[in-house]
Amino acid sequence: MQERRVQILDAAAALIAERGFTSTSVDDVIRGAKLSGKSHFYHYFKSKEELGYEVLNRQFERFAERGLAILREPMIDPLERLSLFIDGVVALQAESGGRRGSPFGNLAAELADAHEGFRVRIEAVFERWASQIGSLLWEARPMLQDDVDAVRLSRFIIATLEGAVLMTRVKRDLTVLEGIAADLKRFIAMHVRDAEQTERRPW
Amino acid sequence: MQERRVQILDAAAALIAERGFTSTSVDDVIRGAKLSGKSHFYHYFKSKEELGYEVLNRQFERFAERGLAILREPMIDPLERLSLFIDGVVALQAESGGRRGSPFGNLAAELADAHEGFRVRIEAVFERWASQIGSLLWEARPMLQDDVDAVRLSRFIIATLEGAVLMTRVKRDLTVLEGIAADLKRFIAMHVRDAEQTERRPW
DNA sequence: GCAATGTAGGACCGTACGGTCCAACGCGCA
DNA sequence: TGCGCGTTGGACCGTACGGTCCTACATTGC
Repeated sequence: MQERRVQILDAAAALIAERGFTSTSVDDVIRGAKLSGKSHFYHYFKSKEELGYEVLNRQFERFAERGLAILREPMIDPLERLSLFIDGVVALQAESGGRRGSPFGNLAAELADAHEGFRVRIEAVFERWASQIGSLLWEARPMLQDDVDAVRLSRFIIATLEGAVLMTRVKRDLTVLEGIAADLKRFIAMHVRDAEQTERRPW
Repeated sequence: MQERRVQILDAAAALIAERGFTSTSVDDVIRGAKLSGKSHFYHYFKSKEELGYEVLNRQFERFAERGLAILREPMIDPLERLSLFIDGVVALQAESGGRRGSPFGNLAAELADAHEGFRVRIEAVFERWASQIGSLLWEARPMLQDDVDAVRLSRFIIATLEGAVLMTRVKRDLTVLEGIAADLKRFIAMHVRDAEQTERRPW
């Protein structure tokens, strides 16, 4: 019953990550999920659009579990967690050999202008992501300079990571992402107190 | 003669920037360029794909003239030029009200995985862009710290800008881009000699 | 005057898309 | 045995796509 839904969602997620939403046809999903026919698919989802929304939600939940979770580890120093999180993004990208980009960034670029329904949902995803980093930064504020704007820094981190993943995908070269991730850490380090000392230390 | 080609290319560029390459049909382009019929279009371009390649090239040439040109102004201090360039990217994005993203980033996200022909051309675009910034950085090396890696810093700048434009498009909020652009300048300032003094100065 | 070239208009083709409809099947339940 | 119902297979629909082909007309240069 629900099993089949999950099967469809997984197949769709893989296809959408690979070729985008528009270029993934319902028939492709049906083949990928080994369904019998179209009515079988439409028995579980009322439209392709709705499938896309659910896939996006599931992708974020997976990302929240696998990537974002480290941000909340209570036993690790907050800034250390942030560094580990960035490493995690690099590792996640390495899994696909630098080919697949961020599922959110991909959908954003593809559909932000064309499809308002997706746009608001993707916006919500980035919002939740940013608020996770934001609250970590808030937690780390004793270690940060007084004038650090947590919201703004969160956005910078996300934008840079998304951009880096995109560049990596275009160049098919993971070292691009690794370099940018390292620089991003240095930028974050720039915001901790006593920047003169910590700036160049590999925290 | 060539006039019509230009007409078609302009119409196609506008449509592709707005809805992406895949979602722009040849018929849309024909309507946009006010052509009589399909054969008229195929008289000038042998395929939609080839049209896409030419549009991409033209977009980069326009960007080289309007955006990248400032990087080569000989009468301005190199780092000042870089700052002006970043302002230019923000201004360019402001023209479309933060809606349209980077034409390269959009195509990259849409086609990098699916279409190798586009991927290599987009890669070349970013390569040329990066080399422009790289040579500016090389020119500015007396003012920079010794260990600055020009190639790497160029990539960071481009990735961050592309990511910022994408986020801006998703959020429909130009202030996102403005904030990230300002932070990016601070990151660059971090690489100039005597960073303690210049770091927080709005150069 | 004639040929070549660009402009125009439209019929047409095969394919693929998202989505609908319906007939047949399997299975628990009485 | 017969009934109800969720599941399955697939034919089908209207539309749109990229692309081809053919005809006709206007312009230009020889």
